[in-house]
Amino acid sequence: MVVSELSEQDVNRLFRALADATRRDIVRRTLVTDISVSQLADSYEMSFAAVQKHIAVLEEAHLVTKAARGRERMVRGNLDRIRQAQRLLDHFEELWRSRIDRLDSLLAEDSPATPDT
Amino acid sequence: MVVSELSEQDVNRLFRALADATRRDIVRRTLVTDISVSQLADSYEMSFAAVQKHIAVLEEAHLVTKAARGRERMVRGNLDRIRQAQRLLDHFEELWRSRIDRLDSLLAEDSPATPDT
DNA sequence: CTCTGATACAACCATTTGATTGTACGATAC
DNA sequence: GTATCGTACAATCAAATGGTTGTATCAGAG
Repeated sequence: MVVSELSEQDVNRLFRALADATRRDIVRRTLVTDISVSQLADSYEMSFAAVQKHIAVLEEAHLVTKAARGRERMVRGNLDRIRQAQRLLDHFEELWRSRIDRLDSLLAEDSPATPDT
Repeated sequence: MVVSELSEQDVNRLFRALADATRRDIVRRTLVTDISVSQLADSYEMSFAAVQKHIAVLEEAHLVTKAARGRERMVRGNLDRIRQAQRLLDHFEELWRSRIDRLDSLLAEDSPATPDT
């Protein structure tokens, strides 16, 4: 399994790519079925080039990949990146839990497991 | 339980707020311990006002809350929003699974459970 | 070969973002 | 009361974002 830590830049690009409704919609649709760039472009109330740019942003964030098929480029959603995003959020949850743990140990004893603060 | 659907705008703000390393760090730290605005500001290589703005972005995304304590404002991370973000990502995963399901039924029978497409 | 459909990409523009400095104000210390 | 600490907020600015149109390229149809 490729663990490959994401750089801060990568994480920035990942969340930023998700911070747009059109891009989220593209990800959803391409997770279900491969769709060509022009098919996607037809779906939105903006120019072809604008949709192309959104796809480019998603590609840089590795949320989608493109593969040539004839003269078309088929766009495919990449679930792995979604999962990496989930793992990032999981880490926040763990941090929060540590707060609770420390509170618990404070309540449990008078000299808890806080070594050398 | 408060389900309260997030609007597209809310989701945009949520992911955008997470798309910055300084802001992610603030969320992490304030999930573990309440910290004042000035304490946070001391930690980063930027002006007080810049940190204040980052906190404002996080507040608008409801990723942190502020509470007055004397003349300080204590910042506290809000795990619920993190969890809402996770749920949003879960939904992507479910969509992806539907693709697999459809593939499976295609492989299983010749006239599968695709009713009236 | 020529026409056309699908894509790529450059140039441009308005708006937003991320940072700065400076000013004002409320709460606490003295 | 006065000084000062912590915060808020306005004005400003460079860079990034999100959109546009126009031009070029590339693969397949006729």
